[in-house]
Amino acid sequence: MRIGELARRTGVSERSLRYYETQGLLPAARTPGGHRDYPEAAVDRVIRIQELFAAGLHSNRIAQLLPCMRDTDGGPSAVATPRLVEDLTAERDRIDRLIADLVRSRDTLDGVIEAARER
Amino acid sequence: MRIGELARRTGVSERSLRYYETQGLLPAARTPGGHRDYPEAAVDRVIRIQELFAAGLHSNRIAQLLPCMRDTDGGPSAVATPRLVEDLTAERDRIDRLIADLVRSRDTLDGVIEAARER
DNA sequence: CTTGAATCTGACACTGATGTCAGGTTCTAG
DNA sequence: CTAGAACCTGACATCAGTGTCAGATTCAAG
Repeated sequence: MRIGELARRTGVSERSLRYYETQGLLPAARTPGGHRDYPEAAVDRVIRIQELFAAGLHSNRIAQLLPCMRDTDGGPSAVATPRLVEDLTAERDRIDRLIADLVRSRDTLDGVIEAARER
Repeated sequence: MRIGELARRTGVSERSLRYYETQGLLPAARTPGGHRDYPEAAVDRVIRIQELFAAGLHSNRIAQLLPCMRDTDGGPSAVATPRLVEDLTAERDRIDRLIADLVRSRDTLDGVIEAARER
């Protein structure tokens, strides 16, 4: 599929999809004329990438991580090096702390919303 | 207490504390010479502010929210306007979705880490 | 009083994903 | 063949919190 359709189906802008390619996150075949041509699996991959961005990972980290993930199409997945495992564990712990923060903030908001509703 | 101590006790840089003041998040009394003088409750407040920043709220939103929060010192808390409640509810829902994303990303990382550990 | 640590203001830089625009090329339906 | 939609590259802008530096002032201990 082409970039417009991929953008529509994922809700990610064409600009971002091109950026992902420059960062090595989303390789794209090319038509003879130079237009990007994505496989069906790109939809899932873009959604994964977006999730990881939302989790605060940077593109270079995602680029290291993606080859180690089992794709839905069941491609061969690499194994993380010890160094990468160490980094990913740190990310994991950071995300854990972030989730805890978010839950506290959500509770804070709920408290204020509820207090206003009771009036 | 002064800014250096507050920074040390909260882990937030002096630069950020001054920024919070300009944004109306953290009022500070002044010594005769112009140095900031914070009350003890500032420690908790800074931590709250950091949590809210981590949750993706912007400083203007936090500025609206803070007066409506019950402080630990039990000061009088304002009540959110309907417009603000609407905005905060949107923030709350966004945070909910973000938490779901984070959990998925954490699971992804755990999968890769575990796969490497099994080798 | 002196001295060194702490603080002040103001300004500029940075980050990194994304928005946007310009000017040109490719694709596809009629 | 042709018109219009879709796509290409490259460049510059944005956001908002934070880092950092310079030069001046204040504070506190000897």
